[in-house]
This record gives sequence, C-alpha cells and structure tokens, in this order.
Amino acid sequence: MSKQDGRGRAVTLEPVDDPAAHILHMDLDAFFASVELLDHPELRDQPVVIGSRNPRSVVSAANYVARRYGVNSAMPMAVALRRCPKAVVLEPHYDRYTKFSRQVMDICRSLTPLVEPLSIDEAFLDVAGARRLLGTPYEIANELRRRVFSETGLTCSVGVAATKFVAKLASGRSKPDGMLVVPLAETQSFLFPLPITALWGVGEKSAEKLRRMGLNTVGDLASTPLPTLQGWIGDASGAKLHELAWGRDPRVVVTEHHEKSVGHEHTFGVDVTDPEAIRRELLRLSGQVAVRLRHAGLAGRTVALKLRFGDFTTITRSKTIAEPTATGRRIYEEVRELYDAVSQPGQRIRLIGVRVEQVREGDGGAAGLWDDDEDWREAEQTLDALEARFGRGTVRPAALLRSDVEKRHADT
DNA sequence: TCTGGGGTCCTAGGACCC
DNA sequence: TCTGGGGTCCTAGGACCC
Repeated sequence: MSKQDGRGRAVTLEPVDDPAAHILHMDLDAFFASVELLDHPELRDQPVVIGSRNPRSVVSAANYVARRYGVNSAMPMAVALRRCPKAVVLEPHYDRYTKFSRQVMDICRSLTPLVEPLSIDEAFLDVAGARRLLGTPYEIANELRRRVFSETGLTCSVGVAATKFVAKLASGRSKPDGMLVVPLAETQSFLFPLPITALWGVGEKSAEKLRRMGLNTVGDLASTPLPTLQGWIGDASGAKLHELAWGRDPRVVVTEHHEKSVGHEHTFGVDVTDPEAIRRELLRLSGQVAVRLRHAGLAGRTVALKLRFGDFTTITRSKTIAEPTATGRRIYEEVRELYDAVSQPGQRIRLIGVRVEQVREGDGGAAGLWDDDEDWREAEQTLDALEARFGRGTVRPAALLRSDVEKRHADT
C-alpha cells in the first residue's frame, strides 16, 4: 500500500478516500533525537542516542542510524553502547522538546479542534468535521505532514483509520516519515496478520502467555472465543483485546484530560543505605510533587511511597488521608511515616518515589498563594517540625536546607 | 545486557455497610 | 450458631505505554 518517493519518504500510493476513516494518529519520528539533530546537523548520518551520562541511565531516544545497530528506547545505555560503540550520546533538553511539542500540537489544532495529545510526541485528531473546509482525511494528513516539516524541520508519520487503535498501528507501520490510510473495509485484513504484540496492552508477559496458548497473530486472538480468552488473561483485558482484534474501538477523541496522579521518583547513582539520605530525598521529592500540584491547581488524598531495593524488587506503600493536600510538608509527613515503617538497617535503596493519587481540582489549602519563597519556607517549617519531634541534629539535611533559606532571606 | 521517569489500568483481598 | 450478597473504599503489586 506504500512505496518510496523521490526523497525516500514512504507515501501512500493511492489517495484513498474513505469518509469512515476520519481518525488521524500523528507520531513524530525519533522525536528527542530529531530535535537534537536540528541543533547538530553534522551528526545526521551518525548513530545518535539521547540519554544522560548516569551509569544507570537508559536510552530516551535513538535516531534511525542507531536503530540499525539494534539500539532502541528504554534500553540500558551500557547495552546500547556495547551494540554501537560509535554512538554519539547527547544529554536530553526537555524544555526544548516541550516547545516543539506545543508547536506541533498547535499545527494539529489549526486543522481541527478535536486534538488529543497522547504524549509529548503523539496526538489523535478527528477530522470528520473538517472535510468541507480542508478536504479528505488523506489530504488533511498530507497537509499536516507538510506543515510540521516546513514549520519545525521535524518529520512525522500519520496513520488514518476509522478507530484510534488502527490509526495508531497505521502510523507505526508507515514510520519513518510516511503515512498510511486503512479504509474501514480493509481493517480486518490489515489487522489479522499482525503479531499479537501489535495489540495495545499486550507486552512481553501477555504475549508469552498467549503464545503458549497457541496465539501468534491478531487473527488468532480474534478467532478465540471470548470466555476462553478471559479465562487466560482476565475479564477486562480479555474483552478489550478481543474487541481491538476485530477492529472495534469505541474510544472517541477527547480534548480534555484530567490527571489522576502526580509523582516524582529518583534512582540513585549508587545504592543508598543511609536513612537520612533517604529522608532528605523524600523531602525533596515531596516538595517537587507539591509544587506541581499547586501550579496545576490540584490536590490529592492518597500519598504513596515507592521503594526499589538493591536487588531491583519494588514495593509501594500508600495512605489515604481525610482532606486533599498539596503541601510538601503534609506529603512528606505521610511518606516519611510510610518509609519509617518499612525501613530496615543496612537496606540498600536504589530508587525512591513519591506520588499523590486521587488528584482533583482543589485548593489543597493554599492554591494561588504559593511562590518559590513560600516553597522554601515550607521546607524550613518541615524541618523545624521534625526537629521538634525528633530532637535537634537528628534531621541531617536541616543545616543544608536552612543555610539555603537563610541565604535567600538575607538577599531580600 | 541490567534495567529512567512520567503515567494509566487491572486484579485481588480485606474492611465495612446495608 | 452459622451464614447471604452487593457495593464501595482502601491497599499492594504488576503489566503496560511513551
């Protein structure tokens, strides 16, 4: 259904016009790497990998040259460099990616108001209502690709189909820098030959389970009786996958998104055994979460702690409180109690995380009043409270943080 | 080969209420 | 004395996605 054009781009052969296929899925190609290459055009033909220099880092993005060496996103950096020792490693610049992302999303919204960003580099568009103004979905997808390239220098791939799921698969099949239209009538013949891992929600574990049951393709799964499938992988997943396999996906494009949780986590460069260092990090993470909640006008009722130990086992502990909160002090008090309840001497901690769940709009006690100085004051109060409870000097980070606060206050 | 950080959704058990 | 069923909330863990 597609071929290469003169610039090496995959293009659909026929300008397919199927009014039923009105969902577009736009996916920027190797996004982080592509943005970096705009700044380093001399690296264009070399393998480029985005990630931090941290020994425990993973690949955030890899350009297509690097992918030819078997380098992929989420791969440990050490593995990537073993596979491709010549790879150029660049530190990520998230602010820059966010800026490009906004620009691309704005281009999408200039074509239809029905845009649903799915992540920093992907969006669904419903162009059913844009037909008279802008033409067929095929023509709109072409225009979208043309404008993204001319206005940002980035390439993207676009899938066009009757449902979100098929549109997303179609964009994936046309990568990089291509587009693919799957008319409604061809949905099943498009889907059935694909491997089960193409289904949304089938990862390594489920794929292995399904393959053991003799299911290798989407078609295999479609022809499995629903109750049988549900017995294997659960009621909800079974029903959902069965529908997807038949090309049925009732999800519509929604422009509004309400966050359900806000969290931060940190992996230490080397495992940490000192509980004071853990508490210091908990305080920092709690503050970060609180700032984000307040800036978003949100507050949450469930506070969760995540710990990953030296052997990579991971536990979570959570507590639901009566009133929603968005203050670092309150969040820290809760996660610290949770931590102290599971903490054991000599425990090697690899990662800690703080998350606030059951998040909704609310003042959290203080929305709109907070600024950076307030955030520092809050940290200082937290430490005062802790010292009052546990004794002066027991809270090791106090000196560090207080000197920071004092410096700021001395300046003003 | 040795595993980031941001999330969402599902399952399952237990508490509690009617 | 032994025993319902449904609904909701909470907690912990795990799979999955980008």
